[in-house]
Amino acid sequence: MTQSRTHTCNELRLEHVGQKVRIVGWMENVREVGSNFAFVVVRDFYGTTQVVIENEEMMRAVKAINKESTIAVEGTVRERDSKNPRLPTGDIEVVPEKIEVLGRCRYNELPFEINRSREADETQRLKYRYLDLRNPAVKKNIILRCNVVAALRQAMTEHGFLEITTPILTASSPEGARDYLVPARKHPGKFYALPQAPQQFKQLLMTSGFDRYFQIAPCFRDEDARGDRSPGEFYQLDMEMAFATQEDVFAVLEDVLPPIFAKYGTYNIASSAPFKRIPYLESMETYGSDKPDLRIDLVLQDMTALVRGSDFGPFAEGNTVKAIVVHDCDLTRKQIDKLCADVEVQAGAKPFWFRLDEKGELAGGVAKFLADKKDAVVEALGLRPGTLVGVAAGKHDLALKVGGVMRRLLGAAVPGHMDKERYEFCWIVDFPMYEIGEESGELEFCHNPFSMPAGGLDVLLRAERGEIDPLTITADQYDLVCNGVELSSGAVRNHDPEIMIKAFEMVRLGEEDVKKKFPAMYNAFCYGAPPHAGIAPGVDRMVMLLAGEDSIREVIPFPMNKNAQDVLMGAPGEVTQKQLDELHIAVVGEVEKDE
RNA sequence: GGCCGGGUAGUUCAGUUGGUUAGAACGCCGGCCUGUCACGCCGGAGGUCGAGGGUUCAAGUCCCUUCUCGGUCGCCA
Repeated sequence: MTQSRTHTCNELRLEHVGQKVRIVGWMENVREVGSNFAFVVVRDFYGTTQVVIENEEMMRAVKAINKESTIAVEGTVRERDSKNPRLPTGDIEVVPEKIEVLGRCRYNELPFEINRSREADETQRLKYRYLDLRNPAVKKNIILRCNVVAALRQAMTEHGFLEITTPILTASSPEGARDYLVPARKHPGKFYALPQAPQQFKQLLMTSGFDRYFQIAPCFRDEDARGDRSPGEFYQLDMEMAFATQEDVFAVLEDVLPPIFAKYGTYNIASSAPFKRIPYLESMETYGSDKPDLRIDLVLQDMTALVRGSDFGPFAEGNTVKAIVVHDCDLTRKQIDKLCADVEVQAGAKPFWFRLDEKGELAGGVAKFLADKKDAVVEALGLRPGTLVGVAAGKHDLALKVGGVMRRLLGAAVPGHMDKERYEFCWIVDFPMYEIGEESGELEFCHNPFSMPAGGLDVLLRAERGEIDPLTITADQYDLVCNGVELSSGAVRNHDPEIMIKAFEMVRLGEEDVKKKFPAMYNAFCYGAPPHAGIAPGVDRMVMLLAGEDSIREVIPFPMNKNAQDVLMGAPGEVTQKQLDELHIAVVGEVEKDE
């Protein structure tokens, strides 16, 4: 036989019985059930096939091979005596005439068992990622990622978007996250930067007259990791549309995403257009978060006025107090304490609670501080017996944050308050344009300075004349949120140099600053720019949601660890003195010597 | 950088108030087994208890220092 293989390991069925075949793959397991009688499982990308060993010659051959070696088996397909209905190839087996080793596994003990690699230590998994990925359960997420990316490309293309690649070596941008810098050999002391996003390039493309742009874009940010945030690099479905409004952007994503989520997701239900729209301030007050999980039916109610005069520190004048009313709650005291402890870890402050017990009495937690206003509390919050009330109290922002975390944990912990098996999208809109900076105490941009202020130049001028409070100015900026995960930020861009300068003047900057910080974009906009808008949903996060994974590393082929190290390749690593010299870099400390 | 949790056999973990020779499962090695499919049964090897220091008659266990991994906050226009 000269073919590499005649069939894959997921192909043979009863109809192939009697055929001579050659299959190739990894020797996954050997089940020895008698002297000179054994079953060998061969695994390839597509599945597994059983090979039956029935004579001394074949047994000797198999026993000489370590598991996880790659082998080729030539033999005849036979119907099994005892079939396995759980396997697609469970009706047949291959009776070998020849078993050949293609790639020997030199070790008889592996760092972990392939089919249980998900239970292994994560550092071991990452160090031996090529073995980890042999596990079909791990491989599945990468395949999902490929399918989702392909579907996104197809859908965007069908909507008239062109995929255009933008530079990876570019200029450092003065705002936002920390940049990854690349020393320029030909320009001592100067650096390229890896892009945090193709933001400025896509806006330049708009100025050039490309009407609809998209890209599965690699983005680089030197910031610390989280469970849902990969350190270093990640991918965005970056898109931008010329002569477009917020509505145009919403319409595209409301059309593109739900079918892909419903098709590829763990859950097959996704919100249909239009997605719910929630103003930023309302989202903070109602859900205690700018990325609410709408699968949870709980909301924050304000009880600041209700508790006024209570003899309890956190209820003091000047603090905000929020209540989360959980009807039909049967959490035990122990479970409530655990939940409160978890909230404190995630939000940085303790939450409180009380309940209206089965007898209709206020009980537990902070109940004694409310005893004298029981009727008012019961009525205002709409309490009925068997109800738990989570309470978040403190400075306004902190109370909202604690309430938001508590809402999320209560929704997950108390049965009946979360419709989990669906994808619930929403838009968070009307973000404030400006805020008072915590350190400076002065007006600063709240998000990014590229967004168009709602109302344009006029509203900025009125703020300048003192007719309106600059803090009330909102930006035409929006976030896309799904199941409590922020998928994306986007905006109608500020394409008008005059408005741009005015927006910067509000924060005590001016034309020179705009020119200095964003020279290419500012200049380009001076040559006639179209109004444009865009957004950039995170690909890794989308796939994570679809795969139902809690860690973003499960959907990245070769992830870095929490400390931005690639333990497989050994990055970051040392380089030679010669390389450093060429780059005009002096390193403090030990450097590997040239040979 | 702060806080919380972890690091014990190749792997995943247990290990009580400090007290005999540090255990289990899986894996590995040897033996038995002709229909297994997480095969089964019998036997065996395998340990710097992350590292360093301290307290003690005695430390995996208590104290200090340190390394490391994860979660979380800061951070992520």
